Amino acid sequence: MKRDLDIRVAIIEDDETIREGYAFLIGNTPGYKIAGTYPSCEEALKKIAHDDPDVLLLDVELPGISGIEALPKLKKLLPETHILILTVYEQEMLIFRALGNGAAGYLTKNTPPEKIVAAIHEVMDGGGPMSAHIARMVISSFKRNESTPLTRRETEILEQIATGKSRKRIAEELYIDLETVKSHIKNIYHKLNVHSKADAIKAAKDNKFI
Amino acid sequence: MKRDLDIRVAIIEDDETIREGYAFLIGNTPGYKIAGTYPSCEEALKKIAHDDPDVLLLDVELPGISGIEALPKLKKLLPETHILILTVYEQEMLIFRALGNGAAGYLTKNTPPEKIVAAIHEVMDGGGPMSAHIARMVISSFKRNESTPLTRRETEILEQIATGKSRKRIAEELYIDLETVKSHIKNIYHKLNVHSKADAIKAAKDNKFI
DNA sequence: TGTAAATCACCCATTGCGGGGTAAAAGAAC
DNA sequence: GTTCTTTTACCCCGCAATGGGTGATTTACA
Repeated sequence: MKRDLDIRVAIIEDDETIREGYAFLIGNTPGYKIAGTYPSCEEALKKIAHDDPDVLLLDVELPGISGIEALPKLKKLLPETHILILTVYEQEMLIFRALGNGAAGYLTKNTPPEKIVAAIHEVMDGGGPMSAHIARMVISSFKRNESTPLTRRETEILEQIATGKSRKRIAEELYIDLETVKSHIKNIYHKLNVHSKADAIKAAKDNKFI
Repeated sequence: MKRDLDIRVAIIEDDETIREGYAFLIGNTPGYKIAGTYPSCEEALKKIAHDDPDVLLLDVELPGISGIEALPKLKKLLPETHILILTVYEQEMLIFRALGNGAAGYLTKNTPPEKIVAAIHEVMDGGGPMSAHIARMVISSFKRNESTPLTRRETEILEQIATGKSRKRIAEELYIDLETVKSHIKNIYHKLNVHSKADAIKAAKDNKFI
């Protein structure tokens, strides 16, 4: 083994007080060491590949390139590094964009220091640390709407339509007649008050019917 | 206020030792009380509405009706109850089906007792408790594949196709010519080695290109 | 014994889809 | 400053899919 066993942590955060606070906290915790701290993504992109952290704490609201925008570039520079988002923002859009771009966890800034250290350990251990409220939002995004107006079969067919399959193919795969599929689709359109595939899919997704 | 402030917890679990173990643990923790314990979903569906728990610990592998199958019915009986899945299984399919059916959290059975109690508190507090490995899988499900063969525009157009929109409508919304959209689609099909909308969408979703 | 769900039928006109080839213009990278 | 990629646009062709109208039968559940 070429290097010691400490977990190497880097921080990108524009507020110096916060940045140095975290660095002090983590640097003084046994088993952890600071690999680098940067006030901006521009700075980080220049030096971070050399500093080679195991875990990166990333703020999303930064001057210049935002943390979210920099995520793909950082992931490319550091494919093995676990990136933890650390922010005050809890908008769905930001969360899902961050997770879609490779973030391994999402913490809000009111997280107590010991939980941040625990989250770093957790992500190294194959976990996906999230603040409570974030986790709830993530879980909610999976939840279907139980009061759908669509029947079982209608829901099933609309799901198939949403995969891009033609009515003919859907009929074959469900072992029913093409005319039956057409009937179901007409009923779906009436119930959702739409007149096209695209509008039906949108209405159903917006309402979590599919 | 009609009832005391203790958090009312119910448990559905077929193994008596485990069930009584959890009940003992939770019942003896200040602030918590056991509202009911049931060895099967059939039993629970009969009595649980009367017991009216705040949180329900639900096993997925049960004799008779499985926990997952019973989820929609339980949710209907107890719309306000937070349901926590407690299981040894970590298959993606089970996890996403449970969350889609209204589970508010997902714990594995190797979770230490004090963490189970913490999870009950967390879910009452608006959180979404998950075991570390589960959380990682949930987060991974959002992650895009960064090594896509598709260009930015191609990805954008394939996403639009996946919403069910016609080529004409896509062209209008992106302010480009219909012929341009057709060109992009041809390129997408070549790159993904497919010959239809449905196959392109499937290939792209399977590989997390969209 | 009704009511809802799922099934199948035949009508119509319009639009969309997949595949062939070609190529100019704008950006990014070296 | 030239090369490579990306994005844009145009022509051809024929088959398949879509949206909508109306009506009828069977199955299942309460």
